[in-house]
Amino acid sequence: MAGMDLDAVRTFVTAADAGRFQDAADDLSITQQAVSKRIAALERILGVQLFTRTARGAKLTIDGQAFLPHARALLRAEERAMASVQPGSRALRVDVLGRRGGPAGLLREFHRTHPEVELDVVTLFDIDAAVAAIRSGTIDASFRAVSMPGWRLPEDVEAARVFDEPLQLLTGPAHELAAARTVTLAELVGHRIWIPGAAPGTEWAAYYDDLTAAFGLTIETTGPDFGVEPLLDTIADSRSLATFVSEQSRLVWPADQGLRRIDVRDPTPVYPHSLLWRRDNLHPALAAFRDHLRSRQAEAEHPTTGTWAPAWA
Amino acid sequence: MAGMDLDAVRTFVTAADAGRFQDAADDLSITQQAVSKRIAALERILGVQLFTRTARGAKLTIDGQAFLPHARALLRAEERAMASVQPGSRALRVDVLGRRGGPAGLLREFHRTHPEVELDVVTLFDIDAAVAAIRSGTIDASFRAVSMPGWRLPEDVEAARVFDEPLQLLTGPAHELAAARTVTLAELVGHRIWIPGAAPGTEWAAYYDDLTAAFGLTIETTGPDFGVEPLLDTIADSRSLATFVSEQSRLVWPADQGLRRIDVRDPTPVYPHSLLWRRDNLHPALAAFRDHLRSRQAEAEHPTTGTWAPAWA
DNA sequence: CCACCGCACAACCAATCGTTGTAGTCCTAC
DNA sequence: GTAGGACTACAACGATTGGTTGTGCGGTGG
Repeated sequence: MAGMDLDAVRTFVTAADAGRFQDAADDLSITQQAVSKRIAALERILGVQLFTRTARGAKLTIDGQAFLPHARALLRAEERAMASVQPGSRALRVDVLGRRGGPAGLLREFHRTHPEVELDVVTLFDIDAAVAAIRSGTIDASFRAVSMPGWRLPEDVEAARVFDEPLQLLTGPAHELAAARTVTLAELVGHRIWIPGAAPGTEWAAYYDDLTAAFGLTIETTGPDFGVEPLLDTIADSRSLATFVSEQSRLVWPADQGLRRIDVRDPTPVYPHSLLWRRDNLHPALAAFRDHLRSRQAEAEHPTTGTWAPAWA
Repeated sequence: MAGMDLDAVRTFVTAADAGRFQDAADDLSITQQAVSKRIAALERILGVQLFTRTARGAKLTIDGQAFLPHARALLRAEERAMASVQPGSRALRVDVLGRRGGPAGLLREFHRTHPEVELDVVTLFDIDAAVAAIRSGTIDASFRAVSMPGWRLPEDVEAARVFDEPLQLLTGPAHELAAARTVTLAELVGHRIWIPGAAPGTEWAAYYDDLTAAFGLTIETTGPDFGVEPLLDTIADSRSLATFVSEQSRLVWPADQGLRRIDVRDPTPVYPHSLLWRRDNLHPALAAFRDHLRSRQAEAEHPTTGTWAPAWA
């Protein structure tokens, strides 16, 4: 429908720089006639004239001048897109679980303080997929809870605990605990807590299994994961169902749902995020990222008393 | 050479969102086989696999996840490029003389304080071309010195003096005046001042003609305009040749040329920039831009004593 | 185990793209 | 004024691309 041809855009930029179709044709190793055709096609698509053809070459029209920087931006975007999948000299590729949790916030923070570092964010299924991708070099780092009981990290992969993320309870307005400012884990015994999307076998599910066992909670991890919206809808309407969300998660929900975040105490369950990377990964941005995480951790000494994390963490 | 196809990129994004090639094909009104072909071609060009094909649809690979935001950025860039030449709902299009002078600085400043306003910057030949473009609606506003002697603005075009830009003298290290902190216009009598690029008939040339006549200077406007670099080279090597540059111009030159900027006094010649626009232009950004210029002018009361501008300004 | 669902491959056809050859236009020099 | 040079547009042809229909293959679920 739109169908702008990037080769035509490239030809346009080259011709604008050269000032003559023939020179642009030489640059691109095609004939002058092909340049003429490409630019004519681009003009037809855009519906405006880009060049005024004179006997001494081709000069940009006003529309051509206005289009030129956008054309350059388009080609730069193409460059970046190509580079994003080229092995070597590509952006730092980090695996995080979702875009709303604490680790994603750390990534955003790193991006703010180091805007020159190109970042690509991906999400893998579980820690096994993440470790495999790290070992193969497909990704450079991963935020994961490491590890499950009886799980061992391979020799060539290193891990550092970087962030303990407190969990809060999320309830609807009609829930028994909706009015509470804080609740204790003991008070949650017998309540139904729903964690969809924690597929069995993942480290995420292992975390909740451990939490369940340690405090006798009733956590339901069954049911297909239809995304976050239906989950919130269900929570909002339920008197008995609640869910855990991380303190830093930036969920957005309609104001009229009346959802409540409630702090959990004695202890506060925290999710133990570690950064995983391959020992011999020499990506320069990886070192900078680890430095950033270290310094951030040093300045924000979280209290570890009164919190709970799995024994295997 | 590179040759990424935007239709293929669009198909990739659609398929990634849909999760199934068939659904993407329906969205794009092509067949599933065409989607398969386009994505296979894109994967061949990029050299990586973007989807894992399963019996329940197509899921993004890690590379596909990394590529996806870049693909979206590419399509957005295409949108903006298309919009930049579409009449109606397009960016505010302003004509300024070059990217380094004071008016260009005003535009940058406006862009900083109003980042939501899309701006396109073009450069027209002279004030006649600018007025014609303003009347036809091809551009929305123009920074020009208005007007030359005996020149009258059309009824439907309005102008407001927005910025008087002081000129400085630029000399090489070997020039007689190189050591001076300031010079008077009277001291410049007899010196050769070179202003290439001020083509006869332009308001720029008229300004220098007036300056010449008023103070008996020897200004050379002859010679072809080879751009700014050869000019600077010539100035740097000359004992007798100098040129005028605007105070705010952001010329960059090699440090080893040793060029000097020297203030001019008694009086300081200023170039009288006006903003021109069509009275019935309703572009919302135009009003915002004029407001910005007005407020900026109010807060930065430049002294008008001791300066010189042409009588017709 | 079988039926179904979803993607890939093959063959065919149409449209596009790049090439060569040529015509038209503007500028300049004699 | 006219001839020549420089530059782009148009025409015709061949090669390549891209879309369609028809079919095959593999994983999934009952």
